[in-house]
Amino acid sequence: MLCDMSPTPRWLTDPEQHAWRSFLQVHGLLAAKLNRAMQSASGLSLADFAVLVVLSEHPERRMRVLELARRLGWEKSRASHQLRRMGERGLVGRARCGEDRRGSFIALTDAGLAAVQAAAPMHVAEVRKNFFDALSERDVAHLARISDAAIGVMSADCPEPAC
Amino acid sequence: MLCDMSPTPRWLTDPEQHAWRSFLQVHGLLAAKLNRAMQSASGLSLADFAVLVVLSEHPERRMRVLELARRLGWEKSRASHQLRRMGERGLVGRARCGEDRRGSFIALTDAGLAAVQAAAPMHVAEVRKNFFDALSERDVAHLARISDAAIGVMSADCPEPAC
DNA sequence: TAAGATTGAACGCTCAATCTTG
DNA sequence: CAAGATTGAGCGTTCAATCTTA
Repeated sequence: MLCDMSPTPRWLTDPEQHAWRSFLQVHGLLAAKLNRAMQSASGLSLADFAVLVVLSEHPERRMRVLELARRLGWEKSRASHQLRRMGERGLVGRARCGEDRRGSFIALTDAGLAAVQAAAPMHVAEVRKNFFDALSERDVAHLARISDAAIGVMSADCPEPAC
Repeated sequence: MLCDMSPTPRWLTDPEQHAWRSFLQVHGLLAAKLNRAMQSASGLSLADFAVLVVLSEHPERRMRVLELARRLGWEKSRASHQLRRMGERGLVGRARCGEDRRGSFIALTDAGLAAVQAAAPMHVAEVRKNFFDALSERDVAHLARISDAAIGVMSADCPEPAC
């Protein structure tokens, strides 16, 4: 069945509504707290931080734009805008790609590495304080299972990465 | 203890990292899917829809700006910008508040009511398809418990609503 | 002065169009 | 034409400043 044509689909049950609204609220509160903390302590946005983390975890500390976008689940234009802004602040640099001249490499600069290293401990502490401190080990396992199940149906729905 | 001054806080364990990254990815994928579906099927953003739902659930279908912002967990300036844009499209209207002339009421228009009623079934169907269809009843209960626990620590941290 | 609300600037994200190379 | 990447317009969000009334 490709498409459910029923005019009035089942509404959410009360437990489902509760779970749904709380899930959205948790993400909203967390994102606001983490963004504020990151911005005021390090002058980085969460998007800046995410890019720096991915680059710093790469063995050569440099990647193609599209690979970076895939890892972050971003659209390529979002990545491009983000990287331009970060380039203007000296957090990343660029290099032509020898093999394929359509693309370019994004490289972590010394300033970018310093920024992510300075920001990481505070970020982890905030994630702990605002999230994991409230959760038991079993909660963490449940959350991972639930999240992976949802990612599973969404990815099955459309086979593109980051669709 | 007001503040942890330890220079190197505990990093996340592997299960915690997994749960954290999956949690962020689920929200990102869901938000992207739901936003696209809402936009293309109804011409509404998720923010438009959220406002319309809250207004349509109110007995008089009108509220003060600040009450609306509190319910959505939004800053008042965000609400103000959002409501101006929605007003320009005829989805909401305004009325002076008799008792307190500093504020104004936001009222759902007939067009706004029609829009939210048209959009709701598709939205619910998308939420089911991309999220609840992957979850068991116990998953839903776990998710609610986990989310509420996190909301609890974040709200305890700062007593303001939508801090 | 404080509370309710609006405004403008600056930044972030999405979409569609574009440019360059394969 | 397809793939890698950039650009510009338009909308969404935040922050700080402002305006009006209590």
